Amino acid sequence: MTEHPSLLRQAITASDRVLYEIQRAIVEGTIAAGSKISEPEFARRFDVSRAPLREALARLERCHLIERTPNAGARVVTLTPEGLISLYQIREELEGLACRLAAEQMPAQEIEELAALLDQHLSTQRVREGESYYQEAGDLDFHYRVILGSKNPYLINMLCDELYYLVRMYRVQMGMNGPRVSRAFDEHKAILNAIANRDGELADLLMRRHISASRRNIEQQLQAQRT
Amino acid sequence: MTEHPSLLRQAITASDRVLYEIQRAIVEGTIAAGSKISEPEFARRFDVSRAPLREALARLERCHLIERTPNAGARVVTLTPEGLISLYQIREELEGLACRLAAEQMPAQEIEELAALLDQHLSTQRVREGESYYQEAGDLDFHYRVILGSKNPYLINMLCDELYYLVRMYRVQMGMNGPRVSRAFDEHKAILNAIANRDGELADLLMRRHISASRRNIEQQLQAQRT
DNA sequence: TCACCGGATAGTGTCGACACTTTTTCAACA
DNA sequence: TGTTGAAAAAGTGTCGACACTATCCGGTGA
Repeated sequence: MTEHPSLLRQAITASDRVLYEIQRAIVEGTIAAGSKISEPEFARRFDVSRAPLREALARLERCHLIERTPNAGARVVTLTPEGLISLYQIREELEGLACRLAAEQMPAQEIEELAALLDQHLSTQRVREGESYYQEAGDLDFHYRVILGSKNPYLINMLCDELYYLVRMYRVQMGMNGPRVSRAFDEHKAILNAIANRDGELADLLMRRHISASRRNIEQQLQAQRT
Repeated sequence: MTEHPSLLRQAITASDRVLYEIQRAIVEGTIAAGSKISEPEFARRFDVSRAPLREALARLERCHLIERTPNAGARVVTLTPEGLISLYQIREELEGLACRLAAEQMPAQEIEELAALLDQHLSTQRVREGESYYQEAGDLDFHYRVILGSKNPYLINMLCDELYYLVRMYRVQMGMNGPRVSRAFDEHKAILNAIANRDGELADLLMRRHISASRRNIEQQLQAQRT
C-alpha cells in the first residue's frame, strides 16, 4: 500500500510512538529532570515490550535528553547554567552557519513562505500579547525553516534532531516569558531581510546576535529563579 | 569488583564490541560504502544475536556511517563531494569554536602535553617521510586534544563521537597522501602557539584556515581520482 | 557506632521465536 | 516480449524469558 505521495511519511513503529511520548514528557517536565528511568516500569507504562523502549532510549540519548551508563541504566538530564551556555555556544556557531548557507541556498519560494510566516506571527502576536508559549513555537518554527534552508543535511540533523529538543527543554522548564517577544520578532525580520538580499555575512552576524540575546535572556530568568 | 581507578573504563558489552568492529570495517572500506546491511547476516558474521547488533546499528547511524529506513533496513553511507563539503563546513565552525574555547579553558598541563605531542609528531614524521597513515592518526590526535580542551561536553560529543568517524572514512577511502603533511604540521604548531598565548580569536581563525586547507586538499584528491 | 561483607532484589544485556512488512520471484496475460 | 499480480522468500519490528550485573539491606566483627 502506498502512502499519500505528497507526505511520504515514514512508517510509524511502536518505538517511534514511545519516543515521541517520552520526548514530550521530558521536555515539558512531566518526567522530572534528573530522575531515573527504569526499563521495566516504562515498558509497562507505555504498554510496549522492552525492545522498542530501548530503541527509544537510544534515540533519547542521541538528542541529549537522557544519559545512559552501561549496566546501570538511564537518567533524565539535569539542567544547569553551564549546560545552557555550552548548548548556546554551539547554537551560535551552527545557526550562524545555517543562516549564511540559507542566504546562499534557500529557494526564492521558501523565502516567501518564511516572510508569510513572520507576517502571521506578527498578527497572532498582537492578539496574544504577553502569552509566551505561542511565540516559543513560532520562534522555533522560524529557526527550523532557516536551518532547513541551509540544505546541509548534517547541519539539519544536528540542529533539528539532536539539539532542539534540549533547547526546548531549557526554555519550557525555565518558564520563558518577559518582554523579549517583540524584540525577537524584529530580529527575525532583520534576519529574513538579510537572507532575502542574499547577504550571507550579515545574516550570519544577525543570527549569532539573536541567539546570543536569547541566551542572555534565559540566563537572566535563571538568575531570577535562583533568588 | 572495582576497575583500575585511573582508567574507570566502562563495561564493554557485546554490542560495544560489534560496534567497534563494524565501525572500523566501514571506515576502512572493508564493508563497502553504499552496501546493504542485513541484520541476520551480520548477526551471524559477528556471532551475536540481533539485539546487540541493532543496538550497534543505532549507534552507527548516530555517527552517520549508516542510514536506516523503517522496515527497509540499513545501508552504509555513500561518499560524495557534496557530503564532504557539508561535513567540512560544520567542522570549520565547530572546531573553530573548540579552538577558541581551548585557548580560554585548556589547563596549562594539557597544553604542555599537546606541545610534547607535536614534538613527537615532528620526529616521527621525519622518520616516516611520505607515509601518510601515521600523519593521519597524528592529525586526528591533535584535533582530538584541542576539542577535549574546549571542555564543552556537547561539542566534544558531536565532534569526537558523531562526526570524526565519517571524517576518517572520507580521508581513508580517498587515500590521503601528498605534500600536505609538513604544512599541516606547521599549522598545528601555529594553532598551539595561539592556544598557549590564550589568544582565542587567533586560535579560532587559524583552526578554520587549517580545516579549510584540509578540505581543499581532499577535494583535489577527489578531483584527481575522478579523471 | 561504624565499616565491611554476603545474600536478596531489582535491573540491564542478550537470546530465540513470532508477527508483520518489504522485496523478490515467477507465472499468467496482453 | 514486456507487464501485471500474487505467492514466496527474506528482512525488520516486537515479544517474553533468561543470564549476568549493580544496588540495596541486614548482619557480623572490630
